[in-house]
Amino acid sequence: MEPLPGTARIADVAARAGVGVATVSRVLNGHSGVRSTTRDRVVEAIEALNYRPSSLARSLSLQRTMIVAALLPWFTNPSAVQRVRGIVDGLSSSSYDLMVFDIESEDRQRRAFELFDRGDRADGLLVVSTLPPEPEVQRIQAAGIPCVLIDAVHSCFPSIAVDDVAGGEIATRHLVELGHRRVALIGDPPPEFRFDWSRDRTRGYERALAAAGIEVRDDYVREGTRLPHVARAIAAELLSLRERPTAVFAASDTQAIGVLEAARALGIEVPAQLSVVGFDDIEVAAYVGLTTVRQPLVESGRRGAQLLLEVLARRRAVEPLCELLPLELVVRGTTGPVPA
Amino acid sequence: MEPLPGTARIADVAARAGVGVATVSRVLNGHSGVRSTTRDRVVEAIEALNYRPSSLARSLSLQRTMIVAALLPWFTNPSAVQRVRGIVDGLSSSSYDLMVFDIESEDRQRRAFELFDRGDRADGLLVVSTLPPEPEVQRIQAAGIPCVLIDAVHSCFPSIAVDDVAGGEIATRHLVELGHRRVALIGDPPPEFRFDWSRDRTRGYERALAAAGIEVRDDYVREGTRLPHVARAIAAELLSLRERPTAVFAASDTQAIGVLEAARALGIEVPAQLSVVGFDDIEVAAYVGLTTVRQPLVESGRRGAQLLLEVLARRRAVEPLCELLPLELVVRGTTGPVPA
DNA sequence: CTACTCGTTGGAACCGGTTTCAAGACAGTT
DNA sequence: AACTGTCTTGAAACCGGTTCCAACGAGTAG
Repeated sequence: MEPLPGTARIADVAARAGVGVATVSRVLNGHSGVRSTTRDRVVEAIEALNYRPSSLARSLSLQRTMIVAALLPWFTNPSAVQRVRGIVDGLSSSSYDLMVFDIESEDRQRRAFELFDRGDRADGLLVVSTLPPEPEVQRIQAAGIPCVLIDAVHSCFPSIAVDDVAGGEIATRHLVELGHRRVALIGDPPPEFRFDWSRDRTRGYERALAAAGIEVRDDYVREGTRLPHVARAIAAELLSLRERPTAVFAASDTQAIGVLEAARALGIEVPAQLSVVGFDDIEVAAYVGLTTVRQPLVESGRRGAQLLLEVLARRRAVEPLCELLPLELVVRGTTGPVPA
Repeated sequence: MEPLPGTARIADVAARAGVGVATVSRVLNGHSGVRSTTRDRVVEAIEALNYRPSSLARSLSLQRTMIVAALLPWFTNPSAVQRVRGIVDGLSSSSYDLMVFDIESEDRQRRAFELFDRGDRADGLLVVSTLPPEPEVQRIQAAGIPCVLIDAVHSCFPSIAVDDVAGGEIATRHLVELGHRRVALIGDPPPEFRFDWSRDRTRGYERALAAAGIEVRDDYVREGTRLPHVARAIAAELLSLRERPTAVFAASDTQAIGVLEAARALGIEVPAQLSVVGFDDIEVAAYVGLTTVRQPLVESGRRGAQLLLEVLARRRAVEPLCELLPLELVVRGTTGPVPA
């Protein structure tokens, strides 16, 4: 009995064409050494059955998927989206397809590595803004899966990153040079499983203040997630202090925008009464005129993808280098001289 | 000889534990009916070898992946990102994982369906802002893969969409009611393979003009892709016409923003000299104060995901219904009365 | 006429899991 | 001691492809 169209297996095609499965496979993959009359019979059978090989079975047999997986926490974040855009661009000239996997929770992170750490669902891994748990690192290396880190650094893998300490310093120094001495900071909470760039930016902040002879005040250093309303609430607290800061360095643009919103709600004028610096230079930053430290988000994705393709091409492992991308202060309208 | 850690197969575990592969499989999947001393030996072997089952082989055997695939053209577009956000949210309570696949080119679209139309790489499909080619529709149905369309309508699948004709009408009527009679439109070019919502919004535009007794002028109706610079160039042309339009309806917010940029470059004041209405209400729209027709982007993703989960749960196919989400005019600062 | 080569071809092993099914071990009954 | 039922267990079939290798037929050289 013939199978339903669209459900045929290679054996069905072989049966209908009166040949063996090996021959069908040869035709499918364009191997030479098939008599043209035989090939025609096979092609006819394939079309009659509306047959398409199972890519899953094919991958299992070939031990190859022609897929690259990108693992990101909260991949709908503006900065993550930019990175993905770069990855898409970096892979576009290759014959690899990209599959994007969100790992917003610890549970999903576990699942993600369950799917990918054996290398059977993807030939290469791009891990963005996260560090793989140590057991996974070992498994990935044992299985020999090419893996590149973006916006995270690990001694076992090639990484694309920025110098977060320097970034925090650039932002803070800008404020100090404008005359600010009451400079607050809003950072991310210590991450459960993510790469701790926030700590480094905080260190840069501290270093810049130290260089200017300004003491770090505990009540000026706050932490909160990137969720808009959280950042807004924290900023509101900060701006309600008796001795209100005259400037805020937010460790990400999304948080900086929360600060701007809080300021507007409190009737505090920016930049006349309050200066705000962000980090990342996401698209919205230009629209709201946010002064920020630009990191090349798109470029980081593109470069990571390129690096991965190189590792995939020559099968020898590229040594675990760490490529730092340049940072740049972009001065827009949210920073100004300290109020008199 | 023992395999490298992280490369072990189930047979290796079985051999080390001195049991059969069936027993290892039972332990892995938590089946009852394994003597606890045996189970312990198996667990010990699994840990010693740092074993993890191949999810690919598992899927092949089980004919099930616990993965939902979302296929989107240009998934880094702001509106697409919002939809993905909704999808993530809609799936978060389930045990399905999401894999996102970009299909920006016709080639990638073909690849995408090659991977997914047999249902072996994913248990369910969310096709966003695209129509599957007709042969794929047949294959998907033959293979019985649950599939839900978002922002596209097809008689064979459940769909989540908006009434684009009504949307175009709402936007245009708003302009007409402000007194505008020279109303231009910037739409998308007829899509190669995408869902043609732009045509419907244009139809709504025409209908609203007709209702007001205004004739449609060919030179006021333009087409261009969503790329920022393309929209800007088209807008610049439009705003340089001898008889310049006093209002522009852009069929998407990204294009509307291009219009705003062109106007600023030409020194045309918005809304004093030019009114602009967009469509979608992406996040940036609020920041630039764009008047627009809001469609529930996040909600469309969430609802699509929910629908798909229902189809996946009770295996009977849900009838191909079309669920329309509500549209809403959001008046901000880019529209005003016609200049005297 | 035999032997050897070359071009085609299909059977079977393999990729790495799950599951059926029959059989072995063991305790409880009669 | 023989019989029955329950609990464990592993060999083998299966998921759907790819590919090694042996075999087969035709053509040609010796």
